[in-house]
Amino acid sequence: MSATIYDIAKRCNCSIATVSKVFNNTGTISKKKREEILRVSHELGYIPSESARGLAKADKTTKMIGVLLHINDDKSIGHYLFSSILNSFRIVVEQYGYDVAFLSKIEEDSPYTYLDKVKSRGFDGVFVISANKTETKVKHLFESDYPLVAFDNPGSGCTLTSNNKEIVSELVDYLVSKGHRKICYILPQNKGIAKIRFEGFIEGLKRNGIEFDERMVIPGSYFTIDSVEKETDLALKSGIEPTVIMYPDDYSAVNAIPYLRKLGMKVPSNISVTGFDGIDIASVMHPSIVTVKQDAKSIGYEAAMALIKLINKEPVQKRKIVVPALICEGTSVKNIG
Amino acid sequence: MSATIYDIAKRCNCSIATVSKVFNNTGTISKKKREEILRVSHELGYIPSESARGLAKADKTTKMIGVLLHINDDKSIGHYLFSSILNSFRIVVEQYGYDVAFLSKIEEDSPYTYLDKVKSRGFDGVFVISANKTETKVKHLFESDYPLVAFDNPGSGCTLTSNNKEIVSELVDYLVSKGHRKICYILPQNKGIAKIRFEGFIEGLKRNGIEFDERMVIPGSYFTIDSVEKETDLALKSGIEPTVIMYPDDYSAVNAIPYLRKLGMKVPSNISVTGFDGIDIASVMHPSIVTVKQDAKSIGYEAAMALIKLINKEPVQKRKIVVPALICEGTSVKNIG
DNA sequence: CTGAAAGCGCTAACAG
DNA sequence: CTGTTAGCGCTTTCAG
Repeated sequence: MSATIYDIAKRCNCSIATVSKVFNNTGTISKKKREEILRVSHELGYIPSESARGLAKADKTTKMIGVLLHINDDKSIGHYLFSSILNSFRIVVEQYGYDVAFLSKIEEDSPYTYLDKVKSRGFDGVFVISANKTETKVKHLFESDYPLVAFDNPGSGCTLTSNNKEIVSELVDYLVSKGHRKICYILPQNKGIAKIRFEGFIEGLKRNGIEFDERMVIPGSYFTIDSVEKETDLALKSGIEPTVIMYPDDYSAVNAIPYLRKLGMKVPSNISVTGFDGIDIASVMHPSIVTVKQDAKSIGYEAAMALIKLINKEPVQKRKIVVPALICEGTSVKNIG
Repeated sequence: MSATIYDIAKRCNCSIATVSKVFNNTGTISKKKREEILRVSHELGYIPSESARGLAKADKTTKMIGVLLHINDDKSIGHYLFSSILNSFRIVVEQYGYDVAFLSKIEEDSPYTYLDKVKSRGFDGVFVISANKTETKVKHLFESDYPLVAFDNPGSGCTLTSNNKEIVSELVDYLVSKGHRKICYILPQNKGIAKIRFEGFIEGLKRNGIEFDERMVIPGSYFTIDSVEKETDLALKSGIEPTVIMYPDDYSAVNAIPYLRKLGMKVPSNISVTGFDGIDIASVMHPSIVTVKQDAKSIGYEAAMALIKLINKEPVQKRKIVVPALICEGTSVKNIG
C-alpha cells in the first residue's frame, strides 16, 4: 500500500517520531533533517493517514465537520437556498483546514441517532442546515454538548436565522419611499415564518404612519397558478385600490404579471408587485422583480465562523445570530411619489 | 470519553475480540452472548470508532466517498444541476452504507493533489461532479486507478453524460410533430457542449427531411438581456419567417416572450419558442416553456451504482454511461399542424 | 463458540 | 535536536 512514516524513517535513518514531528510542526527538527524528510516523503508519495491520526491524537480531532442536510426532491427554493448556504460554509471551513461530510440519513428503525453517527465518525462539529425537527433521531444532537450550529432551528445551541420580520418591514419602507401607501399583502398562512414576515408588514405600516386596514390582507397561499389569479382578483376587488401587491414568493409575482396584463393592467405602470426569495430569474426578467433574498453567503460564513469558535472552545458572542436579508431592487415597482 | 470495546468486554466478562465480532457479524457468537453484548453496548452508548476501524481493517475501507464539486458563486444553472446530481447520488450511496464527503479545495501552491487528499482520508471512491480539467491538481486523480466516476468529463475512467446531441434532435422531432418546419436555432458558440447540441439540431432536420438553410442558424450567446433581443430580431429578419425559435437556455426563452410581445407577436399564437435547462420557473410560467432538462436524478443514480461496483471490484458494463435528457413539454409551442 | 496477541499508522510524553 | 516507548480503538489470525 501507501508509504508510511516507517518507510520514510528507514530511508532517512531516523525514527518515526522525527518524521511525525516534521509533519506536525511540533518539536524541533534541524533544518537539514526536515528537508531530507520532506524530500523523501515526496519521492515515496507519502501521505499521512487521517484515520491513524484521528486515533492517535490526544484531542481526537479529525478536522471533519458534519453537515445535516435532509434531501427532499421537491422544494426547489429551499434546496437552492440550502445548497448556497452550504457552499459558502464550505469555502470558509475549508480555509481553516476542515473537510465537510454529510451526515447520512438515518432510518427511523435504526438503533442509532445522528449523534451516534457524529461520534462514530469523530466529526469535530456539526452544522444543521435543514432538519426535520419532529424527527427523534436529531433530538439527541441538539441536546448534546457537541459543537453545533443550526440554521432556522430556534431552541438549539447556536442558531442562525434571517431577519424575516425586519426585512419585510424594510420592504414596506421601500414601497413607501416610492410613494406607495395602498398596499395589498398576500398572506399564505399566519404561522411559522409566514407569520413572522406578516408581523414585519404590520410593523412597516405602523412605522410609516399607514393605518392598518383589514382589506389590505389577502389570505392565500404560496405559489400555485390558481392561487395567484385568485389572490390577484381579491386584491383588486379589496376596495382599497392597491398601487402595489406584495406576493409571498417570486413564482407568484412572476406569474401575476401576465395575469394582470390580461386584466388590462401593466406592471409597473398601472400596478406594482413584489416577490420573495430572490430566484435568479427575478432579476433578469422584464420587468425585474423587487424581491427579498436571504443572504446565503453571509449565513454560511457566520455559521462557519461560529462553529469553528465552538470547536476551539473559544467564546462565541451570540447564541442567536441574525443575518440581514437583502432587498433586491427591480423595475416591478413604480415610483409614484 | 466514549465507551470502547474494552469497556463493554469487561462488563460482559468476555474478550474484546468477541465484542468486535458481534459488531461485524463475523465469527460465530452464541446468541446469548451476542444479545448481552448488544444490550450492554446500548446501555453504555457504545459507538464503534470509524477511525480505529479504518486503521485496523485489512482492506482499509472507510465507507466514505469523496465528491469533487468545485464551488463558484455564479453559474446558478450549473450549480443547481450539480447539487441535484449530488442529492440523488447521496441517496443511493447512503443506502449502501457510504457517507459522502467533499474533497476540499486544494490551492495551486499546495504540495498536495486531490489524489493525495483522497488517499489521506482513505475514501473508498470518488465522484467528480464538476472539476476544472485544466487544473493540474485533479489530473493525478484521473490517472490513478482509484475507483472513480465523473460527470461530463470525457477521457476519464467511468464517465456519465447526458445525450445532448440526441435530445436536441428529438426536440426537433417534437417541433416537427407539431407542424413546425421553419425553425430558427440560436447558436451560442460552435464548440464544446453547444457544438454537440447543434449537431443534434442538424441531425433532427435531416431526419425530418428538412433541408438545412444557413439562415436558420442565428449566431448568438447564452443569455444576456441584450443578446436575446438582438437574436430575436435576427431570427425574425432571417428571411425564413420562423414559426419557432430555439433558444440556447430558458432565461433567453423566458425573456424572449415579453420582447416578442412588444414586437406585436404573441407566444405561442404567432410564434413558438423553446428553451434549454429546465429551470423551475419554466414549467410554472404562462406560457410554460418547452425545454430540455438533464436528468439529474438518473445521473446521480447511475454514478452511484457504477462507483459502488468499481469499489467492489465488480465489472462495470460501460465505461461511458449516457443518460437520456428529458423533453419538458409546455405551452410555448403551438400545434400548427 | 471464545480468547490471546499482533498489528494498523500515527501522536505524545519522556529521556537522552 | 532526536529516539524510545506506550498507547489510540479496533480487526484479524490462530489457538484452544
